[in-house]
Amino acid sequence: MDWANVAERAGSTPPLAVSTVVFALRQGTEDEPASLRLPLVRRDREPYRGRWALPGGPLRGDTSLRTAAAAYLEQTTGLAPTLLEQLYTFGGTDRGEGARLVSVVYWALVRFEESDAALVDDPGVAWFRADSVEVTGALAFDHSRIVDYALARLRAKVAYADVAHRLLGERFTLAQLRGAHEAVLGQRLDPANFRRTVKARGGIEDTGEVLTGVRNRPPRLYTAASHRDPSVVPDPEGDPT
Amino acid sequence: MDWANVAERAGSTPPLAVSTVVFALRQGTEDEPASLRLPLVRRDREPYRGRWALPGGPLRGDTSLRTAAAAYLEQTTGLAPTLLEQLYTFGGTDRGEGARLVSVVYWALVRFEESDAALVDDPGVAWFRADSVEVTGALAFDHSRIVDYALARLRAKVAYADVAHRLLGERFTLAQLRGAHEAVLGQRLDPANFRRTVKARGGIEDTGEVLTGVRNRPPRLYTAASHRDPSVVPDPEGDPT
DNA sequence: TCAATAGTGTCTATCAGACACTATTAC
DNA sequence: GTAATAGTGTCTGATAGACACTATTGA
Repeated sequence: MDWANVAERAGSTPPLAVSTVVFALRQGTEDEPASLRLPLVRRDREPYRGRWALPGGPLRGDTSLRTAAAAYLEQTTGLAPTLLEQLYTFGGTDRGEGARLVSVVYWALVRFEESDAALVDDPGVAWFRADSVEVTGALAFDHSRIVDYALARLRAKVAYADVAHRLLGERFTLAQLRGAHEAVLGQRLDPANFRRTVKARGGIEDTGEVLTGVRNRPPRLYTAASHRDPSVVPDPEGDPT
Repeated sequence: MDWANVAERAGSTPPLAVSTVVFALRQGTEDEPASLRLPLVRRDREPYRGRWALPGGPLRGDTSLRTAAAAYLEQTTGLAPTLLEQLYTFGGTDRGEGARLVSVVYWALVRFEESDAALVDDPGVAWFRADSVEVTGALAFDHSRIVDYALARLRAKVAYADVAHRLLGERFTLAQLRGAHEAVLGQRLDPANFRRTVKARGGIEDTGEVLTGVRNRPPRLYTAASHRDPSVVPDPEGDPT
């Protein structure tokens, strides 16, 4: 009701940070399927010194939330996100030791494999399986819970929106796209049914090319079609790409 | 990466405010159907003095975001929300005149009709149709866009989750529940199909009672069933009710 | 030839929309 | 009785899962 003088009270407002849950696809081997990974940063200060945490930091100056999230992401992984959406803002009073903090958290998808060279070489950064972050020892603050929530949201979204291709390169086979879905969902999908549903959704286009050099029938290569899905409510401050 | 000293930099972080888009159901008359309404507050300070704005204000001290949203809601409407979820955090650098501001916005459903007496008597508060806020003259800041986004999210959610009953009282008929859905969606629904789908979802329970005094066959009264829908990802900091 | 994956076709159960039909009240 | 809404039943078209089947490559 009375918030006109918000600016003057800046000092009385809790500090604000931006973090990002970054998902990437780790290529599968012959035996094990592809898996979803995420980068964490080792904290070198108190509180939670030495524990793994989400990449992020304070929101400075006059940068937008989204820009800040992308900047911290680039700093720690050297990658530009192919998808960056706001996840949730955590502002509880019991988020862990240390001062009161409000965190605006984003989630991102990046392309991993083809640009290993771009990854920063920093012993303070490591990649972990997204489906078992708690196994790696407790994360700093409430970050374990945040990762779980991000994964739940990603799993829900992958079921109705065309986002999985953003874990892959420009051109991809349907098997690769299915592998991405399987890695996100953590379960096998029927190849025939997957093909049918994903083609019916209209999110992919046949390039006419095929992938050669495999020891079986060469699969077709597809691209993501630029189409607006009316059933998806877009991120209001998201990049309109 | 380096966010350990967020607390010490508190002063460098933009101010933080909490606002809420509150939805209520305005009972329909014989001619026109029920409609979705929301309360707005007239600003009495610059910037945007005299314009209508969402109820809200700065986030003070050590209250959680959710608690702050509920408090501002109660101040302006005198009502307690039956549903309160986080909507989005707006932190762009071009949100309107005045200083830089980050707004964590919630959306809420309240019960309107039965407690008219509880509504605050303040000329600075008025209720508007949710589907045509822009008609009422431009709102302050980017609040028109926020209302549009909240309505889009509510419409999406009402299609797959049992939330519409939170606009009604403890007991309700299927026609009332359908009227709530129709008010949210802005379109008519087939009574027979609505009955079938909503009963199949399992979100309602037959109380065994009927509503008498109507000039037709008396309808049964239902209550919201307390059941967890596994297809809905819950608000991570939401009230576990 | 065989192994392996790509890709097609089909059956079935489920579900949403359309809509005809019956039931029960006030008047 | 009539008007009006409550509530049931049924048909149809779209869709997802299960799975049999054909196609095309490397070795």
